[in-house]
Amino acid sequence: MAVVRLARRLRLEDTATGSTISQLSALAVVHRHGPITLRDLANKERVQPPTMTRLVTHLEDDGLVSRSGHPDDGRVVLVEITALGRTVLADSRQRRTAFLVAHLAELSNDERQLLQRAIPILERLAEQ
Amino acid sequence: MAVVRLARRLRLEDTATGSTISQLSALAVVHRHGPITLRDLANKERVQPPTMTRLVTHLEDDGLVSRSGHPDDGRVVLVEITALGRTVLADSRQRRTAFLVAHLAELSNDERQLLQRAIPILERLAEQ
DNA sequence: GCGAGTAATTAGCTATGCTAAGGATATGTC
DNA sequence: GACATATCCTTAGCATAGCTAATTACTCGC
Repeated sequence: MAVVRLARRLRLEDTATGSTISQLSALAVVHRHGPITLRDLANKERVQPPTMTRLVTHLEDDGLVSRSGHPDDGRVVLVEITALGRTVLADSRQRRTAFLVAHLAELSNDERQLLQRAIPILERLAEQ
Repeated sequence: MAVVRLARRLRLEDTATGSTISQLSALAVVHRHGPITLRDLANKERVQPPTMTRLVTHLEDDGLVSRSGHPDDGRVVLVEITALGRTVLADSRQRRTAFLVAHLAELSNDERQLLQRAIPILERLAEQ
């Protein structure tokens, strides 16, 4: 089951940033979405709220996001990316891109084009 | 990062078999390869030997594989799939196929063909 | 027979996922 | 206005999966 091995490889690939792949994935959502409640973040990441609480705690400890209260609703926590968070995310993206470039070089042009068209389809399958 | 969410979904998808996705992935290698040493299995799964020791222990506890000594080398452990292991693996494969079929139905013919050609390329990228 | 090397295991750590339960705040009904 | 209900987040506790370091058992070469 190639997906399992791919996930393992990605996990390793990101130790350089000091954050885990789960944390970076959540961070990427916060970045793309802007300030977001913990629950919405958990839903987008397909994870239960307690899991997201802990991920966000780690990210906050590392200074990559900040928590703030919702102005109108005292129950809600809003998660926001920090400047450092943006830097780390860009770093990690660069590292992953480098990894991909190195391995994509071994493919033919046709194969690369085929992959490029396949990726959005795979994403649709994975997300819904 | 869609891969992370896909991995999470797969993890859940297999609770029905009673084994985890890591265990099933190892089981699939044992099935395909035949009797295999623990070290070779760890290498194929891109995991350190202690991790594989534990995975195999779980599989053995569940009766899906058996451990036996190597005839010529007393240090080596050979892992072999059992009849029950074969059944469980087939079950899990069927379940995953059903999941894919359900979701692939939402794609067009062109998209499905494209995916079919992309998958071996992705596997090459993931494995080496 | 002894030292070096190799295979597997054990021990101990961190992280991720889950469910169950609790505290704080909102909301709705009387 | 007060109380029941619902919602959001967190805490607590559990299992699994990764890792490294250290241990045990065996093989091989000299």
